[in-house]
Amino acid sequence: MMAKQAPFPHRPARPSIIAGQLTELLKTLQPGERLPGELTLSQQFGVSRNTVRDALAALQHDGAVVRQHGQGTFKAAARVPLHASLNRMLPVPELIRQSGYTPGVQNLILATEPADEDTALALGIEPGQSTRTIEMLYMAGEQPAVQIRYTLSPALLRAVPDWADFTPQEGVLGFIVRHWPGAVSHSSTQISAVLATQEMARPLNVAVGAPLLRFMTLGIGIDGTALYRNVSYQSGEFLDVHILRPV
Amino acid sequence: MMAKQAPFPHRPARPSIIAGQLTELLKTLQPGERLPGELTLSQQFGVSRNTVRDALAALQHDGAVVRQHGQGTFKAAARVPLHASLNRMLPVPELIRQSGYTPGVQNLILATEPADEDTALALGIEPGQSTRTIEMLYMAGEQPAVQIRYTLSPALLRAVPDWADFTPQEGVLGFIVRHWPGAVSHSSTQISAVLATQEMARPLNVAVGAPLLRFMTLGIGIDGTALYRNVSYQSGEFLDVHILRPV
DNA sequence: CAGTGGTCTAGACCACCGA
DNA sequence: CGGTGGTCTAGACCACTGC
Repeated sequence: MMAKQAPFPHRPARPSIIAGQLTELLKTLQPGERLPGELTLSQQFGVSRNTVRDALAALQHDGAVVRQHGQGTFKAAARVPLHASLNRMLPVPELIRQSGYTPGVQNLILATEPADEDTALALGIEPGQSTRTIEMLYMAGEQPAVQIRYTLSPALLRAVPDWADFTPQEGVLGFIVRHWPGAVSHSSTQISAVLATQEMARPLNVAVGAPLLRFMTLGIGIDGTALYRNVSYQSGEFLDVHILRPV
Repeated sequence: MMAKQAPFPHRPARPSIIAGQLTELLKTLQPGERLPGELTLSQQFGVSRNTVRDALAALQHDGAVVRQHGQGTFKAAARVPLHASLNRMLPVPELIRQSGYTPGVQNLILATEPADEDTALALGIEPGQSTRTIEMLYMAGEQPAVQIRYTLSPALLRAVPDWADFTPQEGVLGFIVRHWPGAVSHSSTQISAVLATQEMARPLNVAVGAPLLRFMTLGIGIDGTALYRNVSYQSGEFLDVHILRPV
């Protein structure tokens, strides 16, 4: 016991600090090499074993280390390259950045429209209720990467009514998080494949009839209600989208 | 202190037991209704607050409850329906079952082939090394759902040499986990959209040129090496694949 | 057997919320 | 202010591994 806290309040959570330091340590190790034991690490960093374990669990989660019961923790043999990961919600520009491209935007369209039946069902509102739509084309460098169309729920518009200073560069998710921190909980994305129609083909610079990835995402608020829906199309050529998942 | 353990060793981890009991409790609540506080729950279940928190975190993770700092834990307003979720690694038949269909198999082909350059690179082996391939067509009820082709690494074949009692019904992942528990750590899946070629179109019962989802998955072992690779094609019509992800 | 990671506990302090 | 969830600690016991 005697749970003395650190002299300063811990803004960046302790485990993530430790994880950072462990990442540095990992750079000095060969793949397959063993790390010090949890007890040793906890003494070295001056934190409890639980905190070290949290840090190691995070590193294990994204494949940086490998842990085996009676043996130890080892630097992973081959780290899976995580280009654009679907494991966490990320604003689209951030996704493009993680893929190694410079994000850009074209054809931004904002409008206020009544919800059609499909959207209303997804958002849990009445058809015809007024919604804000945002449509844009994200670029990866010079190349069009993602065509995306958001529909914002009335609830979201009530909470964040002023979209005057919205910039596509931070993305819709980024904007919401900045104006209403803690509002978004998670998202549910459905994936499908479609053929490019004329109106998608032009902006995305692909042939009509080319195969496109379609993502239909529902943004869920902390109270469990739908905050927004978006439908995006991409050729997949520029965003190499990955999912990393545990057994 | 005084960390008295339960009278019996805890095979199913305590938090998951608690999570199950909490799920029962949730059924008696209305959406939005508050759960008892963590302290109360920990006393009720006779476990520590940390254990209750682990259970609640799990429920929160799949969207069953919503937690707000100074306020409490609430039953989620609308639970996201999780058909076939890509959040964890699952054998394909299990995925089909979760979508509400009865899984079946057709056209099982096993062969031993030298690795082509592409596969060798993915598996981290030399081109031409001998690999086992498994190719099959999974059915969702009467309808063809997923065409999938596995390539097993030599390392996996050394560890699990006997595939005589492999049944497609349990899936390749299921078979590996049964024969070599703890061997698989996670997987990395890359998603793309393609047009059905003649050879895919026939078994999947779609038109040539129809849009198909293509999943390229690399199975990673606990030591970080690649255990298998698979490429699967599906029309997406029968497997409504979802990803749930946190902010 | 000693050392490792895996699990759980009891308790402390913190930050946040509503009355 | 009291109650809530969020964080971290110190320490116990367990299960697994290799010597």
